Amino acid sequence: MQKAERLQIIEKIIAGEDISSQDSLLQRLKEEGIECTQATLSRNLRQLGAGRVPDGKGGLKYSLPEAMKGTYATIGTAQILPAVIDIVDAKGLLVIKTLPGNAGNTAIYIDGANRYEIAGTIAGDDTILIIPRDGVTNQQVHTCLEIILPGLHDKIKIINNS
Amino acid sequence: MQKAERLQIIEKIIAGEDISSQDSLLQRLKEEGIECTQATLSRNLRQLGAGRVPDGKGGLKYSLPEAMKGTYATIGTAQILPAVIDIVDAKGLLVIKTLPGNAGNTAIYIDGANRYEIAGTIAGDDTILIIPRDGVTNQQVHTCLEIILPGLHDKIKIINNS
DNA sequence: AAAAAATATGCATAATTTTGCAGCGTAAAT
DNA sequence: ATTTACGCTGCAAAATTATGCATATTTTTT
Repeated sequence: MQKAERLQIIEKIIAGEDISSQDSLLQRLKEEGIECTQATLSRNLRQLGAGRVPDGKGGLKYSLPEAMKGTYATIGTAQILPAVIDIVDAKGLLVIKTLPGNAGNTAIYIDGANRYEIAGTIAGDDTILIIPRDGVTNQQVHTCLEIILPGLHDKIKIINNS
Repeated sequence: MQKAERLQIIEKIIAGEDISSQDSLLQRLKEEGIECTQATLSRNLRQLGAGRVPDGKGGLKYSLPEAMKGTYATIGTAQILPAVIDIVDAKGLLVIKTLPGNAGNTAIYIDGANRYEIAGTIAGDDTILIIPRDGVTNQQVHTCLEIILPGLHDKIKIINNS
């Protein structure tokens, strides 16, 4: 199961480069050490919400939905980030501590990102439980959280039990 | 020359409906009285910047770039709209009068829409000259301006020489 | 007004993407 | 331990889109 990793790398590549076809993406992935077929890419790209759009130079390129490109990340981040106190890995799950009363909003925000890596969240008053999808490593969830809330890991101290 | 009209109708259709393929768009255009081939649609869609992206329901649909979808229209409209005083058709061109000092901003805003119908604009202090592309009717430019600045034509009185 | 140039379009075909299906591996249930 | 269920993947075919080329249409030049 390397799907989660593949999705993250695909996301990184098409966010940073102009990829004009699934075949060329296939090539780039090979350079990153990921192998799969073009058919799989077709399915993965749909899952990421990525589409093939004009690149403004007469050609085409793959592009992530606005929601994932930072527009999303910059809208509510300012209110969410300060409420997060710390993140603890526990039993393959992650527990996020927030300021009192902020767990709900923060969880909604995380849910809104619709990340593949996260199976679901449960929020109390100041605590959020993040349940990673099977086969997803904690490291991948951390990467994913950093994507949802840029600056998160720089700002807070991560207590790691593992 | 019905390209300008076709582009506008394509834009209207894919903005309002979920169109999943060029063939079905071809069909819808026929219903609107426009005939062309799939090859032409492929080229026109690229010109509009429209791409085929996941629709969130497991399927695909054509989608306009953010800049054209109203996100754009709603961001700066509030500041631009009030500055427009009137619009006059003259010699196949359009002249927009604004409050003193506002022509520049308004023109930049209009240019930013990158509309096919508009070849270019020239702005003074309180006057903007809009030069329609050849083959585009004044009516089409008005439609286009209404798309860029929703509410424009409701708000101001249009003085029409034609 | 005729010729030349530029733009737009259709046709046929190439290129690319999507999908049905079968096989695999993992996890849950019996 | 065997069976059942479920998600992921590759393969090959089907569907869809992009493009080269020739032609038609419009615009500009002469």
